[in-house]
Amino acid sequence: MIVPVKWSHLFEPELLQEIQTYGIPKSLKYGETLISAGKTVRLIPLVIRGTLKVSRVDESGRELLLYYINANESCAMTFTCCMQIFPSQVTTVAEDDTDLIAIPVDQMDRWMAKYPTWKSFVMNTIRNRFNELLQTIDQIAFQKLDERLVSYLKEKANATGSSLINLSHEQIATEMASSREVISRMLKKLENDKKVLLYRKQIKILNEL
DNA sequence: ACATTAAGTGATT
DNA sequence: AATCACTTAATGT
Repeated sequence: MIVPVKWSHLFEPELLQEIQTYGIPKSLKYGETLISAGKTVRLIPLVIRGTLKVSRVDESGRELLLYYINANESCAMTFTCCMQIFPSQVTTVAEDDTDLIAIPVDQMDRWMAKYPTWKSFVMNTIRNRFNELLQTIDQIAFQKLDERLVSYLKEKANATGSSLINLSHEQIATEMASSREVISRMLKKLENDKKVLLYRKQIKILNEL
């Protein structure tokens, strides 16, 4: 298994060695589920390549996007749940083809005490996620849906590095916990304002957005 | 050509 | 802003 060179700046050599020996390499294809809500988590994902999407899902299957986990990041939710073997409150799905190293809980428990770099890595990812979550709460509480949609589109374009977004109105609606018709209408309005171009399962973002 | 799925629309709450 | 019922348009077989 190959631990990315980048990580040598993050962790000390002995810890890198331990990651090598205890970590379980895993690859997910686009759309595959890593953890679904209600399941107990025993592994911590360290993402090497790709993106994981973390979202809340309620009983009836409605969804709300919480945040993404990118390369060289890990999952804050997992830390908090798995330390005491609590069931996951979120679902995480591969947003791209993704490679990761899964760390067994008992190892990571031990590392917390042994390696300062590990501890601060964990603390940092929790802090970062917490801040991101506050942002999305702000959005939901204080922004109107049309403003949220615009930020959503911008974020998507940013994440993919392309102004062409390959999503159906339906997919957008479920990620934003809204309904397809509402999203369609708002997109239509954006198109009339020359902010986007609409195609089937594709949205082109124009500079004016 | 036909069936299926995505998107558009008006009315109702 | 959500839901329903329906239409229209694009895409797959």
